[in-house]
Amino acid sequence: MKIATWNVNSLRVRLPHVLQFLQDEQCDVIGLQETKVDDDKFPEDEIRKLGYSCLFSGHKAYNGVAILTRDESVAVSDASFGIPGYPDPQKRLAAATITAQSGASFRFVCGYFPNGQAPGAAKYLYKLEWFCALRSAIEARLRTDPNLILVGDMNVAPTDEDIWDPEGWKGHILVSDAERDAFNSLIALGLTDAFRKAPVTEGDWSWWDYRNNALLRDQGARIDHTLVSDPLVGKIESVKIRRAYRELPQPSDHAPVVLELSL
DNA sequence: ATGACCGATCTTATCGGA
Repeated sequence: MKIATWNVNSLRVRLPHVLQFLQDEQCDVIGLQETKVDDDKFPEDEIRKLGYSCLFSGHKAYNGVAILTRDESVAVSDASFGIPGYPDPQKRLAAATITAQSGASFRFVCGYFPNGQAPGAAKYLYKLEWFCALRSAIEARLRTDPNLILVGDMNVAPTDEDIWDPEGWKGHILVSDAERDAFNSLIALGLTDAFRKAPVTEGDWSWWDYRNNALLRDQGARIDHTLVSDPLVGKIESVKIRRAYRELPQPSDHAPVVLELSL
């Protein structure tokens, strides 16, 4: 089972890259973030032609998430959007139950976590509140779906190992104590950062700023994550950050992250 | 650094991103 997460920063602009990714990687399930497209303009036809079904929840300009599933390898049921019990006009969460041909199934949750702007800002408080609401929802879901995979652009570099200049970034968004505490409160539900447990990994950072030649200087952060619940930890085979997609012309500022599980 | 780069819009300026 191959699962990917990718903040595409506008699906319409990045569609050629996404189609290339679908053909080259043959993932079974892909979570996309920052689609920035209204549902009635979602480029479903192009994606369907490659054998993928689409679930999406978006609006123009900001946010937006989608789940693409490979028709010949997985079945999809019980799709839902948004955090249960947390009304939010921003489209940041999509989920579905995925069943493999083997019969194995898991709840797949794709999130575009708030950026937060700066510690103390209103958007930062929203980020922490959003984390808290998500934690409650995941906690409840794990009771009925012990097999759960949460992926997405979480906008947190969990440790100093996950940012190119931890000293320079100290106190900044992505690395502040409150954000890391919020991330760890999710982990404490019984989730594991697959990148840190995988026997095989590729890459270090999943995001490089467009500015300042950050990619060339390899000034990045690992903020796009694949978290798996306890029963799935032993099935992690690899987590690979596909930097090559960040190196294409007119790229997203994020690279796709691919998790392989023996499912 | 009131900076950079990129995408989107109520587009030729501004906002949000991270």
